[in-house]
Amino acid sequence: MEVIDQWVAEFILRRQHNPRVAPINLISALQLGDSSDCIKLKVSSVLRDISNSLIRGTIDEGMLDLLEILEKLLLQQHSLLMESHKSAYSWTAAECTLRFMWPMFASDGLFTEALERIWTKRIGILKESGSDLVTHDLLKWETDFNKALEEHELYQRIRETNIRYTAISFLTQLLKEQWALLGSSSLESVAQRRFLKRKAVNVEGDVVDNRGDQSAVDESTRGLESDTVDVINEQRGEEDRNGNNRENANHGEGMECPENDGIDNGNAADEEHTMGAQEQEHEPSLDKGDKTVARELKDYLLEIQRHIDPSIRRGEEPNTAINHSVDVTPQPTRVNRTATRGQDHNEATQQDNVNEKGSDSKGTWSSRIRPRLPTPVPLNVSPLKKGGLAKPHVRRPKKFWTPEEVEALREGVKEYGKSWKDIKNGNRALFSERTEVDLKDKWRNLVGG
DNA sequence: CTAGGGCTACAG
DNA sequence: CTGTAGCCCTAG
Repeated sequence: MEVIDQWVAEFILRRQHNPRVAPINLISALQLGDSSDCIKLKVSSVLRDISNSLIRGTIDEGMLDLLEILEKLLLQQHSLLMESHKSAYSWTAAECTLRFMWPMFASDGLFTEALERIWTKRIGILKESGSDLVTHDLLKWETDFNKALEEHELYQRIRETNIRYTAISFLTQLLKEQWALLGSSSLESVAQRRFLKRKAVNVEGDVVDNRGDQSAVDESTRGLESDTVDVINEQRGEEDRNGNNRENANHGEGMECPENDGIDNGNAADEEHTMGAQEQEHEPSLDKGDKTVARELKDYLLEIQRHIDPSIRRGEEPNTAINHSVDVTPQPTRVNRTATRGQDHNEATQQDNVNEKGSDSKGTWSSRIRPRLPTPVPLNVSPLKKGGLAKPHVRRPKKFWTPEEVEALREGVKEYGKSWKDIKNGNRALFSERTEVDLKDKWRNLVGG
């Protein structure tokens, strides 16, 4: 596949609003091969589809298809399946079934057909293939649903459960993590690289060598980060004004485009260090094309910037938000976010009211627990502990993550999942100065959570 | 050991 | 003042 095709496809896929192109269609039209780049593209397209679905508020069996496809792709990449992926699958499957439970009695509607179609057939196939998507949780759902056929009471309880919310949470989580793994797009990398080069030239007399003058490179990339990122943000700002419901995306949690927020901001930029630094050294092949594309990209972004009220930045946001918007879409992440900050009750309960009253948040039936929903009260160590023996405790000096480390971390997560210990052991040399906790912390801000 | 909240330094 | 990155602390 031509490089330029790939860039264009990637651009379209990563772009936030593109109502015209269904990613899956785009991908099949392009006839991608199985090279790692192509797989990445395919993954992007699936993620984009999932994201689009969420924006529309659609959680249907198409979503199950997407999750299954994603699993296959990840398998080709030899990546570990994320927990969020598995959970998203089982809760989505449950949600798909739930939607056929609107009649009061199991026998009245299409519930039995749905059971047959989703659980017996679809998931039956998964079982046969030994898919990792078949989890304990999933099986538990299966038995619950089957039991519900007989036991009216169980049927009622499931019927009134807010499965959708959990499904959305997991799907959002999955998107975040996967976008984080993908890192930044080629175009962005090119822009970064170009910027680096220019910076390097400007610096002239000074050392330009990457290794020798770490700070110079850091500086330039940093400048670039804010540069590009701001522009992107503002671009989004504009789209908002044009009548879209964004808003929550500002926080990096809107499901509509995790890659632009949580990731492209902090981490993509971060990773761009990688590409920038590495590719700068060796790879003149694309140079000419690079320059053209990079220039156009930059011009485009500047153009947008010019149209935009400088006051619109990512910092200020929520006010106009929630009003319309599709379905439940925006809420879950907000809840998560606030929950993690310790005060969540309003949000959480409000959420529950959204599409049902009876929701069984205690998970009394079948011990399934809603993930991190109503985070209990925070609180806290006794003040004694703290005040008592103020041992200053020397902090380790702050050490910024190098692009190599970030890349290695990404790879590590791909390979081992969130086993920070394994990841560290997998690359002792590189991570010699990092603890497992460091890895975990870094990943946390990579995914923007 | 991991997850998640908190703290500190720093940049805008 | 706010957001971010890195590091610390603690519960489970």
